[in-house]
Amino acid sequence: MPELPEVETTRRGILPHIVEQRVKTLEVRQAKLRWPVPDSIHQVAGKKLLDVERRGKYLLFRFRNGTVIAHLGMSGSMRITAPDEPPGFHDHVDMVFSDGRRLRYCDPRRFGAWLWTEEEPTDHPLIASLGPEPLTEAFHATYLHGKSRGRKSSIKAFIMDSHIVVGVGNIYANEALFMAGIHPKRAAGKVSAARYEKLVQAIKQVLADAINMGGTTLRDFVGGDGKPGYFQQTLRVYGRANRPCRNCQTPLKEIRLGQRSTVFCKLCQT
DNA sequence: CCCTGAACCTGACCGC
DNA sequence: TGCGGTCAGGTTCAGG
Repeated sequence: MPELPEVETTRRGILPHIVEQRVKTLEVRQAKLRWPVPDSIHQVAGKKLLDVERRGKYLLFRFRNGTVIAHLGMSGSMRITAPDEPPGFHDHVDMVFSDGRRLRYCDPRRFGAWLWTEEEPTDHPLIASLGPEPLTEAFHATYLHGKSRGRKSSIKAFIMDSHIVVGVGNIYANEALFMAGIHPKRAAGKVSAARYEKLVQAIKQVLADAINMGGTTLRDFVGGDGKPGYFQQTLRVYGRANRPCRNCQTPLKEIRLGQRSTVFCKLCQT
């Protein structure tokens, strides 16, 4: 259920339980994920987990001589389980630590991934071509405006392209465009520098707020149900088709853009 | 290089 | 109750 805030929430939730712990084994009950889980991944056995990092929506489990690159896809989640808790039908992978605790990966749709690389993850093909992190200073209006020149695709598809900027999924693309007052179908190349300024601020704010909210649901994350945090926050447009715009009361419109549900206010967004 | 649509999968929900 | 269609938080890949 991951947008970037969920992935970051997951990272923060699992990290303190497993960092510095030694991996006993990796149990793969279902290897058919986005890509087949490679046999080489079993090299983690016996290694100490040094850190869990995040790049975009990828989670990077760092070991001395390699990295597990994991992705939650559309429906993936991770939690820490007790040694004796039996896996459910969609619990495809366990990273088992020497103290018996397990990092358990559940992913009904299997769009996620578990990969192993011995190169620096920044050099891995999936990671190397990614755009900047939205919550860093590397992501700013000048950058986005520059990248957009000459682009005819919609602004929504543009900001959801991980090669432009990582971590802006469908929900937050809708939200950020509403906050910035930009019509989702507008050509990316025709958005002014001033509006990119607003858009960048909106993206940063909506993601940062969601991470903070995720943090509140995170408190019982380990033992809890792993319910996504963003349904508990007040979304401005996503999931609110035909309901009144929070600015002007006009019923929000829903269209399909790149096979994705797109909700906006036809008066407030131009 | 840029853009669009298909593909990967399961489960929930809706209307008949 | 069952069946078919639609939709869901992502991302790569093929093809124009």
